[in-house]
Amino acid sequence: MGHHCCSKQKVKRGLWSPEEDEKLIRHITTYGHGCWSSVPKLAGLQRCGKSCRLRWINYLRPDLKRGSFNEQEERTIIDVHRILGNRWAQIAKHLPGRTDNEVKNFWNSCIKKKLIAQGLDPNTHNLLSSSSSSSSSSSYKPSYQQPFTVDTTTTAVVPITTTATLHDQTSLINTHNSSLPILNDINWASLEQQSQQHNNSSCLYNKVDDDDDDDLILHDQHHLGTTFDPTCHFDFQFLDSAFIAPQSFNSIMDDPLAWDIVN
DNA sequence: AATCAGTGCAACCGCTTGGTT
DNA sequence: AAACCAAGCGGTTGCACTGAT
Repeated sequence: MGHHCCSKQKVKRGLWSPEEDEKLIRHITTYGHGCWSSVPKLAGLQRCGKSCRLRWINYLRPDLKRGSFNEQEERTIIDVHRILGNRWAQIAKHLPGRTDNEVKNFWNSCIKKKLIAQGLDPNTHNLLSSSSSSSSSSSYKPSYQQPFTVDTTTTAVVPITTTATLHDQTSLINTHNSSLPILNDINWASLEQQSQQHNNSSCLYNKVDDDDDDDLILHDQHHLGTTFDPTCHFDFQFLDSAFIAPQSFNSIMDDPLAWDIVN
């Protein structure tokens, strides 16, 4: 059973030979890939277009960073995974030069085991059980101990080294965009209450950090998400598309009734 | 030296999404 | 609105490699 895209012709499968790689590189660097289904024929390869695309994206692209993941990359994967789950392509966007396949393999072969060894559920990132968690020698600390921001417009991951208050953290954000609103007047108790009354949209309500209260994760339908702690202690912020635009933030703040409490 | 089990990674498969006709 | 197609995505598989026996 072959791909629908290549069922008519005989195609080679399995590992790519250096000669095939060479042909694909030469073709794409000269002409670009254009329509992938036409690449094999034009490049003189007996592969299907899908296979060529995968080979180029995951292995031959010149901007790929090869080699093992460093500690910062590992931390980023864990932190973003905690918010997004198994959305490998989205996670990989925060790791320049890494592919979704690479991130997925690294997660399945390495990170998952580390988390389990620490007594953490790799799916939920919560403790597997309160009693059996053995102290681990790993250096990884959950992100609430080292907050960061992710700005996908620059694919930069910006560590925040202080445990600033919401007001302080907002000041930090405002250094990126001076028109952003100051947030220290937010009535978190009121937001929480309103959120709990309306189960019709896309707000997640999760525990994020390790103190006694709960944290609020807000998501709009464009995947813009921010996480706040109701005590106004800012812990984590993740943005899928850009830094918070003032209008986006205001629309969330102005319309908490559109939120949904998932958990 | 041979065999076996475990591991990591490249590649495949099937499904979804988005664009076009 | 429906059909078709290409691209993208995540789960899974297969195989090469390595270390233990």
